[in-house]
Formats: sequence, structure tokens, C-alpha cells
Amino acid sequence: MANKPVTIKDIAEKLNISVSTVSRALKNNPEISLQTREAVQKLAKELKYQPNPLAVALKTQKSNTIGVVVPQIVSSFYASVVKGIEQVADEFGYQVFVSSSNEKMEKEEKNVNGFLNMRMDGIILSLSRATSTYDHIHKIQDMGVPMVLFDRTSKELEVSKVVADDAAAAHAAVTHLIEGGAKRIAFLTGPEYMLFGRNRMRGYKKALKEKGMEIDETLISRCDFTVEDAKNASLELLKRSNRPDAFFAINDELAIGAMTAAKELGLKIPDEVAVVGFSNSRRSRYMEPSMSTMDQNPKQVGREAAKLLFDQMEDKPGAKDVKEVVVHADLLVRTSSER
Amino acid sequence: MANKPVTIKDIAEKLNISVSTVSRALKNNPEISLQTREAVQKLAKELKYQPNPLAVALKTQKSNTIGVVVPQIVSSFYASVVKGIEQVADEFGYQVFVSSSNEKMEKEEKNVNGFLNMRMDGIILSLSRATSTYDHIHKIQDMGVPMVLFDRTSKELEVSKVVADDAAAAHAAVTHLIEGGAKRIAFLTGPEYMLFGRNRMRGYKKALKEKGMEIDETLISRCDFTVEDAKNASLELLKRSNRPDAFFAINDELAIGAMTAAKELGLKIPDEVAVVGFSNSRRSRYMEPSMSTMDQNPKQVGREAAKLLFDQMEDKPGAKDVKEVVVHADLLVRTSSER
DNA sequence: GTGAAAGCGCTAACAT
DNA sequence: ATGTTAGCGCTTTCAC
Repeated sequence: MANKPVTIKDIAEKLNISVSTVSRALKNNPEISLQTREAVQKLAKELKYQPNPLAVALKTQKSNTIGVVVPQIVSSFYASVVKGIEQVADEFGYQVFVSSSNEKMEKEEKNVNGFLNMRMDGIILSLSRATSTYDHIHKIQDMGVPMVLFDRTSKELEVSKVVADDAAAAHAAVTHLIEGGAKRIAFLTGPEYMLFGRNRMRGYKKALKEKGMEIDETLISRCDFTVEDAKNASLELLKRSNRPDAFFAINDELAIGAMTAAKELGLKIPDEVAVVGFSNSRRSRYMEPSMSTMDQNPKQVGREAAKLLFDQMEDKPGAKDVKEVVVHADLLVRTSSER
Repeated sequence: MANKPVTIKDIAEKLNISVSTVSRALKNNPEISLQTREAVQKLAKELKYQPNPLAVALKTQKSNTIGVVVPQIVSSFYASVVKGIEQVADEFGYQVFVSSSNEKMEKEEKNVNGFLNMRMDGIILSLSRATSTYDHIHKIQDMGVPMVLFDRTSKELEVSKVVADDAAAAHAAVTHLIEGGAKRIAFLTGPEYMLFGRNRMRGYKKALKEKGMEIDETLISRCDFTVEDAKNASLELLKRSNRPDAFFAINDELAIGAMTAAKELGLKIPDEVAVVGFSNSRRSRYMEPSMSTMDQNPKQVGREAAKLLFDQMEDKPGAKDVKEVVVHADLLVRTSSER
């Protein structure tokens, strides 16, 4: 038990050569004779040599790791973003460490400091809901550590970002509904302070205007992000004499609530009531096959963020410029026949 | 920009003392005069000195970090377990790194190797669904790295574990139902290969027997872990002439499905149909206030696992013994009036 | 083509 | 009470 990890020195001794030769041979340095290179590599394989990343990092001052801080780990949106990040990090040979701020600024600061301490080579971050000051963010910049923000960003920060175009996505969704024949489209949204909700409302209104439809404020319903709440709100709308013939909901729960309400009233979906919601979620399994959704492309968000980061880390020309990439959501149209 | 991190050497130079003195002063070593100790600590604060964990780990051969591998990160059960782990790790001054195997054995091995490489001091792991060989697990043991398994474990492995007593929990839930007056309790379960499903079935049957009730196999329904499936299965049961007056479901989705079915048929809950499900989930927001649930205590699972791990790491007497702790689920009884 | 030596930042004998 | 030294595992000049 307690097998000591094998070091470069062990290899050197067994082969009666110096550690520097081993080090070079391991990285296939052509200055070393093919013969010794092969001998070293063979032995390394046999001994299952694994370089000690701590020593490498200490020496080279880079850890080949990046850190990502998300507001919550229990969210398929962020989980998918992380997957996207991992994909491209993998291509670049980097390890990814993830931590969650749980929507607390304090935890976010702790995570950032931890990452900085661990000498991570770059940081990808989405601001927690509670984050109000940016000292920890500035600290990252002060230390010259590459960083990119995604999803929850701030205009006050001069950093590269990748965001979703919420308004455009909403616009596309609502346009789809209109072109499908909807005349009265209800808009289900959440608390007013949610930025993406406001943006999606913009897109909703814009689409209506473009099609020459009037905006009926009574069709705009605000409720909590729970299925229950959304269902009640939807029921209320649907029981009116002049009921909506379509719902556009800004997230999963709300869409499910609307659907549930429609079904409870025996209305056929999508013929009598069409529903389009946003999704990024396993929870879409709760959704009906007849419901179209906007896919937020979270994985793409992750990939773009990582790309931006690696651009900076590789010191490409102009890489230090502040960039902003917008990831568009895809409209997934599902027709009943699809099932 | 690019503020170099301050080192112990910087402090030593500014104070014209040696690095070892600084090192000692920083850890409040009483061998150092109070005077210099204070001077050092003051300067360290001013300069915002942060020890380089890489250097410390390289030197001391311990990284003060532990790694945890979970099958999936998008699961509130595992998320809560991690929280529990983080709590006690924090008390011990350890950092926690989490990675997900996504139910793939390959990724699990990769994660484990990564952790081992990073010289983490201990590993807490829950086996992925796909894990069939245990070389990577044995490697951890070979290297003498403390480890504890939780939730998804294997009898083939001689390691400390913390598990839930699924049978006992099911037993408690079903007993609760019986004592509430239920006469015909349906059992909603998932695919046969799921171990916890089999265990919960044992508890279900045992509870029935204890109360002198006969086991009606037609009340046992197997379906996929989706709300849709569970709803259909429940509808079928509820439409029989001799319908069940209660459901015991082995997870969230199934419980929700049962509830949905009951509601759709206009049956009152819990008066006409009582439902008890397991939960560990935010998804419980989908649940009705009238539904009682078994809380799996995931956080406690995490805490116990971490405790077991730190016991090993501190080389307490007998700590290397293989231990097994069982975490019991709590029955959360909800009555309608509670809301 | 290979080796010796220095050093990354820190700790811990071992002096003094 | 403090300094000197060695060394953790590795990379990288600089010699030869």
C-alpha cells in the first residue's frame, strides 16, 4: 500500500541519466537522441509515470487549469454551459474546475479568491444575483488573469462577455406564434427585476408591432417562477371571455404552468391554445410534444466563452480587446405529428 | 496591471529577515519574538500576502483539498450531498473540488486520475451507473489515498461507505400510509435494475406484512422515471373498479405522476387518494402541500461521508477500518392545513 | 546529445 | 530568537 508516485528522478536513476535529459526526452525534444528518448518514454509508460502538476505549475507559473464560477450548479442551463466550456478546454489541454456561488456574492468572492490562489490560468464567470460590488472582479484583472463573463454580466465591467440575445429570441418565438395564426398572445413573465424578462418583453412587443398587432397589456401576466403560480395566472387569462389563443412564457416553469392550465380546461394544444416556452432543461421532459420551445443553446454559450478566454490566454493579437459575443437561441418547432 | 503575487521572500526582504523567520512568524510560531511576529503579520496584511498553495502542497505533500466525484451534477440529491461535504470540509479547513462523471465510467476514471494527479488528500465518490470495473478505485487505495463511497456503492469494494437505508425509509412511509387509514397502497417503481427500487420494494412489502395486509402484486406498477409514464400507470390503476386509495412512489417524478393522475380524475388528495413520494429536490415545488414525502437527508449523507474521510485522513486509531454508516430518511408529513 | 545548476515558493531540520 | 540549508518535482539556461 501507499505506492509512492514515480518521479522524473526515479526514471533518471534507473536509466543512469540526468533528470534534465529525462525531462527533455519526455517532451520529445529533438536534441535528445532518439535512442534515449525511446528508452525514457518506454520506462515512463511501464512505471506509469505521471508528471506532478503542482511542480510543473510552480515552475512554469501556469497551471493549465481554468476555473468557472456559476451562480448555481443545480441548473441545467449552467450545467450545459459548463459542458461547452469543458469541450473546448479539453481541446486545448486544460482542466476545468467548477464552483458555485449559490447566488451569494460572498461565496462568489471566495471562489474567485480560491481560483486566483490556485493560480488558475483563466476564469469564466457568471455573476451571482447578489453581486453588487466588483472588487473581486477587478482583482482578477489587476492580476492580469484572463477572464470572460457570461449570461449574467454587467455593463459596468470592461470585460469580454458572451450573452444571449433575449429580445431577439423572444421576437422569433412570438413571430412564430403569429405566423402560426395566433391572434391574442399572452406573455407570461417573472419578477420585474429579472433583466432577461425585460429583454424578452421587448422582443415580444416588437414582434407584435411588426405584424401590426396591438399590444394588449391585459395579456401580460407577471408571476413567480413556479408551475403553480403560472397555472393560476394562466387559468385566469383563459377564463376570460376574450381568452388568449397562445402563450409565450419566458421559462420552463411558466410554460408548463400555462400548458397545465390549458389542459385542465380541456383546451386542445396547440390547436386551441399554442404555447411556446424557453428551455435549456431536462425538465423539458415535462413538456408536451406539441409545445415548441426556444433552445437557449447553453452549450454554445460555454464554447464561445471558452474560446474567448483561450484567445486571451494565447496572447493573440487583439485578444486583450474587450469583446462581446451574442449567442442566438434556436426555435425548436414541434408538431403533434412528430411523436 | 499584472500584479505579481507577493511571496514570503518579498516580506523577508522588506523586513531584512530570513524567509524561514517569515514562514514561522506567519504561523504564529512562539519561537519567534512577538515583535517580529507582529511586524511580519502586519506587513503581510498590507501586502495582501497569500500563500501559494502549490508550493505548500509540493513541499508538505498535502494539498488540503479533497475531491468529490458524483454521477451527475444536475441532481439536487448530489448537489445537497456536496453541500454537506463542503460544510464539514470547511470546518477542517479543506477545499473541495467537485466533478461529474455524467454516468460514464470513462469520465469517472478521468476525474479520479485528475484528482490523484492533483494530489488531493482524499476522495469521496459515488459510482456512475456505467461503472463495471474498479481499477481506478483500487488505484486510489494503492496510492494510500483516503476514500469514502456514498449512495452508489458496491459490495465488492472494501471501502468505507455511507448509504441510505432505502428499505427502512420505504417501510416508514408505507407504515405512515397504513396508519393514515390506507387499505390498498399502490407501489410505483422504476426499472428493475435500480437497486434502491428493489430495496424500497422490500420495505413496502415488509410494512404491509407487519400490519397483516396482503400483498397485491397488481398494485405494484413499474414504469420509467418520467411524470408522463407515471401518470399513465397511475391512471390505469385508478380506473380499476378496485382502485388503490394510496400511492407510494419511489421518486419525485413518479409521485408527481400519481398526483397528476388523481387530480385528473377529480379525486381528492389526500382524502380519496394519499400519495407519499421520496424527495430531495427543488422539484418538490411541483408537489402539492398535501403530499407527504420522505426526505432523503442528502446533506447528512454528505456530512457523514466527509466525517468518515477526515477520520481516515487524521489517522485516528481504527480510522482505516472499513466503516459503513447508514443515513435515515425523514418522513415529512404535510397536512393540507399547513399551507 | 547530455549534464550541472539554479530556482519556482514554501517548510523544516539543523545549526547558531 | 533567527538564519542556513536542503529539498518537494519539475523546467530551463548554460556549459561541455
